[in-house]
Amino acid sequence: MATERVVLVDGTWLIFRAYYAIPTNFRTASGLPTNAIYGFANMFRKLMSGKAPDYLAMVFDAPGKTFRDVKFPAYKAQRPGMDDDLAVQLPWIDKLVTAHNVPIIRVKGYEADDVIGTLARQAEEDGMEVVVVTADKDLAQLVGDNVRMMDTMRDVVYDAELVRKKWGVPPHQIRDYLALLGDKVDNIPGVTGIGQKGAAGLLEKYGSLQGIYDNIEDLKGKQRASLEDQKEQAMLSLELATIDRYAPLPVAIEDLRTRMPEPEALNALYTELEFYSLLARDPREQKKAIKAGEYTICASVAEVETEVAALGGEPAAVYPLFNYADMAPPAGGLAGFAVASAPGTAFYVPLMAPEGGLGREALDALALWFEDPERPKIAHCAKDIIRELQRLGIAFDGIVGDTQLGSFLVDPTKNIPHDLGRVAKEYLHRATAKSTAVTGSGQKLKKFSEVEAQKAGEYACHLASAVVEMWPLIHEQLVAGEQVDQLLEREIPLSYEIAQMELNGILVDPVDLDRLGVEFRGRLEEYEQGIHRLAGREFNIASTKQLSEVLFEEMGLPVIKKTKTGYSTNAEVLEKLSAQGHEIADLLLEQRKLAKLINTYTDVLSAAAWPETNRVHATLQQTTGATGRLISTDPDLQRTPVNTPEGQRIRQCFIAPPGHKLISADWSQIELRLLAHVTADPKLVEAFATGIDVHKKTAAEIFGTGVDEVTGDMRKVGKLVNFATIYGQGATALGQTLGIPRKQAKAYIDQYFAAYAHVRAWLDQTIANSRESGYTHTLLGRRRMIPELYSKNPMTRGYGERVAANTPIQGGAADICKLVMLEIPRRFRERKMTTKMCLQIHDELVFEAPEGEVAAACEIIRDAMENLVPLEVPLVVDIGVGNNWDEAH
DNA sequence: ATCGCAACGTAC
DNA sequence: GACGTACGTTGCGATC
Repeated sequence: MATERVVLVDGTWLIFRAYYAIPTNFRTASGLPTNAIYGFANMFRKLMSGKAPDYLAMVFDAPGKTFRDVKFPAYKAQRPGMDDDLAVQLPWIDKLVTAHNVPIIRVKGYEADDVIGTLARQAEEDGMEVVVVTADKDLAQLVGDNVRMMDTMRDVVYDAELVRKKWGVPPHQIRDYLALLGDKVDNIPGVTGIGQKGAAGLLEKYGSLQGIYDNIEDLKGKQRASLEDQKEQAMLSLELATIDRYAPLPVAIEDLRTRMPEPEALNALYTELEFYSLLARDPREQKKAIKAGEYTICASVAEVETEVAALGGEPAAVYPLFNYADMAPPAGGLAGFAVASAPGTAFYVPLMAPEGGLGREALDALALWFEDPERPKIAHCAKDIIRELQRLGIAFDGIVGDTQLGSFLVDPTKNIPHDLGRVAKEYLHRATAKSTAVTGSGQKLKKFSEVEAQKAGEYACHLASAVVEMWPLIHEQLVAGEQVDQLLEREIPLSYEIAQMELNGILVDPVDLDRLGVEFRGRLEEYEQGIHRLAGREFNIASTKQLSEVLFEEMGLPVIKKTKTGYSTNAEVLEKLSAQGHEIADLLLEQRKLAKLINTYTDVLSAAAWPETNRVHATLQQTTGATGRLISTDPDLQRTPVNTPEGQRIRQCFIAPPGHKLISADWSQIELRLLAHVTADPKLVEAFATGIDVHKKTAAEIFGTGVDEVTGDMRKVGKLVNFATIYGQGATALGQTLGIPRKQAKAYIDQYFAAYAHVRAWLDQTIANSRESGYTHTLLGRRRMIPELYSKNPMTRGYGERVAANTPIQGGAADICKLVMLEIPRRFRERKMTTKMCLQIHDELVFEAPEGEVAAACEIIRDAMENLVPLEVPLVVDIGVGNNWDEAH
């Protein structure tokens, strides 16, 4: 039989360690600090993650005097009173330990150390292995062959060797060490004049405190004097530091045998304390959660009609089950809908199910409700529902709430990715069912339409129920932050426009894409052969590991830069190698470029285009960009290349259908104009008001010349310095991008702020305000919380400050663009035009217009973009029209 | 087989 | 180390 294991937890140590190691802003929504409790919960998790201990005890100091206090009244007298934030957590810790079915031991007159020491001795004598959960150096004296010490806060396990490494003396000398050194926290006096090094040195030579005094004649000077003068104190200290391994105990080891925790009590506690990550670990809990509530799985269209008719005037939540892999119209993508009118009350309409769904007829019954603007609805990402219903010719109207948008607006960088699971944990303090519990995963993954209606329906109802339950909670937060009128009431209508853009997609020319792919591939192969030839062997060029072996080990090229794991081979490094005349670097740069274009663009776009229509339908994420920007994924069309000739060739593959044109409209320097607007800097405002080139203007200010004397190179500097301001870039980084010394870059930055004094003032003020309020905000009131501003780490804090300053600018531009995206299609509809909005690339909008509408569309687009949101400086838009995106841009 | 991370590169 | 916001691809080691 394997050796039995005893775990003895120094509860008193853990209380303080957890409390001081985890910040006190670790709290429940209601404000109860839970950092110390969490330390305990986490410790249990760690203890149980491997093989569970055979015996387990939680040991605390007992209240009242101990034998040490009697001997030395000053002992521990210095300890300050316990913080209220900690005291309030103690009863919870007791509850948590009890729920784990772990005995709590307190022995009157003894400290936890003595109890642990005694239990450890007994266990060792019984031939068991002992683990003491602590990192208290007092207890390190217990460590030996069968006793180890475990710091669960730092994941360190101390054996004798590690104790010696950490404190400089082996375990059996710890008490002598403490006697010499003293302990400020416990008010053990020690011997003044003897430090860590001295104590360790003396003990190494003489073995123990007694040994030192036996050989005191050997010692000289101050050290000897201190020791002689304070002998009595040293001996007392030794006594105080010595753990009593024969304390009278009310329990024996056998009483500590581990028992199963109480799952219900534990889950109730985790829920109450909002330790969701711990809660989610229990699969039994998840199963139960799906079943909870009274859910109706409709079996007939008549039943759907009855349920729909019963929906009252209160907002009801819709939760759709999509077959994401199969979204082709007419009804391929929708397995069914759940509708929850109240928490726990929901019905499910199976449109497609293995036993036969209710199909279009049921959908039409639901549509009566979907399309009624007077009957309020809530969803989690209404945009997806709008889009999928729109495919089937059904409107989704009367949306009054969206829990995903709400969560995003409350705090865009919390609960990422704002999926239902995360948001429900935040607001309902519980885990929700995972889709994989219903659909399976991996090879056995089923579509929702392949899952029995009962099972799929319970799952969908469970989630619809969560949505209807948490909307009031989220709404409350939005009201408190004054974000309802300004933001929610714009984001929801925007969901309609985005859904439409996703449906619109953009036409690509697959033949041209393929042609381009073949051309790029041909060139790629040439480069690859050249690279292999110069390397002297074949290898995987795409593997940076293999590549760096070839370049820096086999070929012996100079290492320019290192990465976390090896040698860097990035473009910057290759450029330098190329400048030194290494031909392989040139080939690699070209090879990289072509591989990137093929893998990320030509091939991907070909694959993304729908058959039949040749249109690419990207998703525009509304709750991803922390500043409020929209984000394109699947594919990411916002990163379509533009600068190189190859990039232009790719953009030429985005085309207008016959009889149509693409219109591309982009704002000229919208972020810098916004900077001028918010800072009201006279020079910056004037530059934009008079229409002079702002990069030239900045260059002129930096170099102290007239605007007319600015050369092309100088303008480049001005441009980069302008961007540096927006991003909060420092001198080092600017120097690097400009390829100039740090010092000179710093001079540019100083000169910039000297010229544009209001910009500096605004940055400082914005950061100060954010520190005050905890968040930064844009001109529409979009908020972003910045906890980093309070970090002790200067780097983290610096990041927070840059975020505080950058978000109003980047997010403000996003706000403006969103307003415009609401307005332009509205005007098109007003005039019964059919021009489609297809893409948004942050400061650029791309439209597809019938040739007859191009002039009118351009007029509308320009007017909305330039005039809808008036600023202190004019907004200027460049518009282009063409048969493809490259031509239009 | 699947996941997560590192490195890299692209856009605004 | 020192530049804000992002996504996607490949390779690779860890994990199931």
